[in-house]
Amino acid sequence: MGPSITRPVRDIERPDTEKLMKIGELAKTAGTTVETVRYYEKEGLLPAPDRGLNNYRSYGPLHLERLRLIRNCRALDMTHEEIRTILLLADNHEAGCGPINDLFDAHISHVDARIEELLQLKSQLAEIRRRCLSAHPDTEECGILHGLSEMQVDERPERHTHLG
Amino acid sequence: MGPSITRPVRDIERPDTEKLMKIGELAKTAGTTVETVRYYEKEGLLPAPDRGLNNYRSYGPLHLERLRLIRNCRALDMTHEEIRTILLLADNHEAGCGPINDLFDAHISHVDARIEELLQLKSQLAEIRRRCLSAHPDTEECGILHGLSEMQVDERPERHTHLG
DNA sequence: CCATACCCTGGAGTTACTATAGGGTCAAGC
DNA sequence: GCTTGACCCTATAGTAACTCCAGGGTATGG
Repeated sequence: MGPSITRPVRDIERPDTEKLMKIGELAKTAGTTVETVRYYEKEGLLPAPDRGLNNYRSYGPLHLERLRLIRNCRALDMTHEEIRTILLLADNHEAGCGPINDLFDAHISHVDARIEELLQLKSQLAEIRRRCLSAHPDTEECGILHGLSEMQVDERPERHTHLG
Repeated sequence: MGPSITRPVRDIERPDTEKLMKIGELAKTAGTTVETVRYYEKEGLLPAPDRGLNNYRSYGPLHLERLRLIRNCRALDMTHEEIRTILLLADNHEAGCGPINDLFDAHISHVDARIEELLQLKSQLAEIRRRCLSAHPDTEECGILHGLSEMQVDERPERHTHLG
């Protein structure tokens, strides 16, 4: 890639008004760390920026915008794979919002499924916990330990979500 | 009166002493896989059993009970670290149920915290999703993309839970 | 000239497994 | 006796999304 000799349709860089920054400032502005930024570059989520003479990365506002988008998607617990898809759809938006909406809906249902799982988990935990309200010194009578050994856990159901 | 005085009781089940099994049967009985069992041994969660002449692992009922306990804790989304603690407290139960109760309560509050996070997440997702109800072809007007870039994410401070 | 605060690359560590590769053992069937 | 298949063994690498070094280079203020 790199700049073309013929004039590009839309300018990517306008040095007069550009605010260029090094990786530390970029990271801080986007509320993340230097390591994470470099990691996103290695992962291909954030395009590799130009380098200065000292080999330092030099970022412009477009990088910042994209990094913010990535971080926000991560804050919404999307995977890198989902984010990659969103970025692709965003760069190539002729398809309209349909695909992005679909991805969003799928992700929302992941979140829903995980909430369901955790609620079920919580009620199991609460039930086992209730068994050990009274003080007693003997292992044999410990309701929690008993519960944990005896509990019939229906086989770990398959994940409907990538959320932990 | 019977055919023999020294009855070979051992042909029938004697749960206290010897129901020995190889790793495959143990894993299947506990509802997990051979690889996972070996992994738990390497992690020190499940004690290394005796080996037969063929170097096969040979498990007894106590191993099964402990493996079930481990799997049940995992089904409750406890970490290996938490499980290690529970096993220690179970083996050394003079301390009574207090510490186990504490661990349980802590874990329940992890689950609670994660549920809270996910509910918040869901409402954020729903709000962004609402921005793209109408069909429009232009990236500039795409509310989702706009939202994802502009959103001020104050979340992502520290984890209150080990749950993903 | 020196301290310090940045920047660089490359690689290892994290969690709880899962999935190979490359071999050994055992019982049944031909 | 030989083969097939189902088991078993070890050891290593891969997963997700970072995080944290080690071991260097560079920029700046006193």
